[in-house]
Amino acid sequence: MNTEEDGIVQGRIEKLRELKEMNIDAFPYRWEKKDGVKELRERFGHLKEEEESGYSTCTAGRLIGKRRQGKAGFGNIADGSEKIQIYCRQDVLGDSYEIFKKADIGDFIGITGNVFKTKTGELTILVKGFSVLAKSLKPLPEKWHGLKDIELIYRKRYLDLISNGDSFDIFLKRTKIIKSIRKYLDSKGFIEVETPILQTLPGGADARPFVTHHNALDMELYLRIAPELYLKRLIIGGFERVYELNRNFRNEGMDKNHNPEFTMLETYAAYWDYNDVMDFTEGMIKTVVDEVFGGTVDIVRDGRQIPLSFPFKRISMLDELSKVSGLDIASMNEDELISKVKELGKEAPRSKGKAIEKLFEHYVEPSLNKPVFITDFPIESSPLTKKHRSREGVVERFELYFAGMEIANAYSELNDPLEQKERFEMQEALRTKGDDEAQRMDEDFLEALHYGMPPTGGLGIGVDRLVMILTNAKTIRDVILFPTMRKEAE
RNA sequence: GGGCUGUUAGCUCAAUGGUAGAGCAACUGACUCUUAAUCAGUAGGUUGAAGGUUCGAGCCCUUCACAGCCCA
Repeated sequence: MNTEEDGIVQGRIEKLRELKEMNIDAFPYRWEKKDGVKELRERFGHLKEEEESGYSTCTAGRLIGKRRQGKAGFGNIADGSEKIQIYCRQDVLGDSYEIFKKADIGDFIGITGNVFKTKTGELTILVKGFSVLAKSLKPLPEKWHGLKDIELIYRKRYLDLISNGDSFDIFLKRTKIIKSIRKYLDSKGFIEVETPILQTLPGGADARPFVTHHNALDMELYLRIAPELYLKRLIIGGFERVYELNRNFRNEGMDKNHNPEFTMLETYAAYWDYNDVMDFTEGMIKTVVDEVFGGTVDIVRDGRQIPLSFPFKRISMLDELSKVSGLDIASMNEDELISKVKELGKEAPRSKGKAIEKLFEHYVEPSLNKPVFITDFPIESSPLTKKHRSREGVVERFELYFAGMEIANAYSELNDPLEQKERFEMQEALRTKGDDEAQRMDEDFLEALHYGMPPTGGLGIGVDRLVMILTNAKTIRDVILFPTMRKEAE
């Protein structure tokens, strides 16, 4: 649509001209906003009907409703997800009443006036001064139904935030969750670091990377799929506890749980093993629930209530898979496991480890309701993880599941350089067999390991997914402000 | 990648193959405690795009674009 040809836009441009004739700047430079609407509500919510506070406020917000009645009128202004009523009277405002009459829904306005309650008990500001702070030229989405068009919600998030309070609150919660996580990490002595997003060799996860090109150096660079190998270099360098709240990029499919760019928290602590990391992860989530949600949060997934009780259950992947499927997984060889997956009508996995994970996804994941730590993954699909101290064929790794969704992934980090070399070689072999998600030999990281890395517990948490769980969002797009979209048609 | 569904006014939605409508928003007027204000009136459309079938297409067919859901 051509903005300039729209009738409503033309009408509002005409109003701009009229304001200019009245010597009014519809786009002034600043406004001294004394009170927020939230504070006004907290402070004067207790007033009785028709009671006046005697308090003179100065506030601002977007005009979202207007009900004129001749020589007086009501309106509502929105300040974040809070709103408050304003009452404008010609006998109070005098000439400024004309400005109120010309105001459109969507305009930013600044007002001064006295706080009181109407006879129907609505907290209201009797307006003494009315100023336009920014004229809105396009009409907002419909006031009652809000913005429903899912495509518009994602493409024009600002309209979603203006008209859908629930959405606004989810993103507010998201920042509070992240703030609470940082506070917890600080309290445990972690320091926040930044490592390269542009990497010469993508590592630390099984995923296809985005490839880009550096002109001056004339070389390929990859957007990171994980910061893991750099954070471990910092543990080698002597930082004992580090974390990075990082944006990762994976060139893969998109669905309810996947966006090509997503936010991950990775933490590494020297001298810890994965048992320590489980305690630490529980502590983090408990802190977030306490600080952001007042200690309890109702989690509902697919219509089911998910109880949140600490500590979380810890179950072994192979034990649980054998139990639920009735198969004796430990005694099955690679071919048997792979053909079992094929029997289920799924694509043939490329390794024993992947086969076990597929079977786990099929048999166990749907029944995982409560938060649970799944421990001890197959060695083939965990090349950066220490072998289990007492069990054959598995590594010291866990994933945290909420309602069947993977939230976190953590290891006792492999720190034996010679074994790490062998594991990379195993991955290279898988890559040669056509697994383009297999990890790559990283000689520079191997060299770093040769200098010695202390025993280390590492953790990755999918921040978007954690926010989804805690806010009952149905798709990852509801917790990412600007999710990846195909380019709009001309 | 496959299947299904959707795309109509700024927004939310209607419309047996037969003159594209409503509510909100907008515009004009009335109204000094309204709150989805009310009342009277006005205006607003290349029905996602391009073809096709038909006397006649928002509706049927084909292709394309974008989106959603399910499956892989």
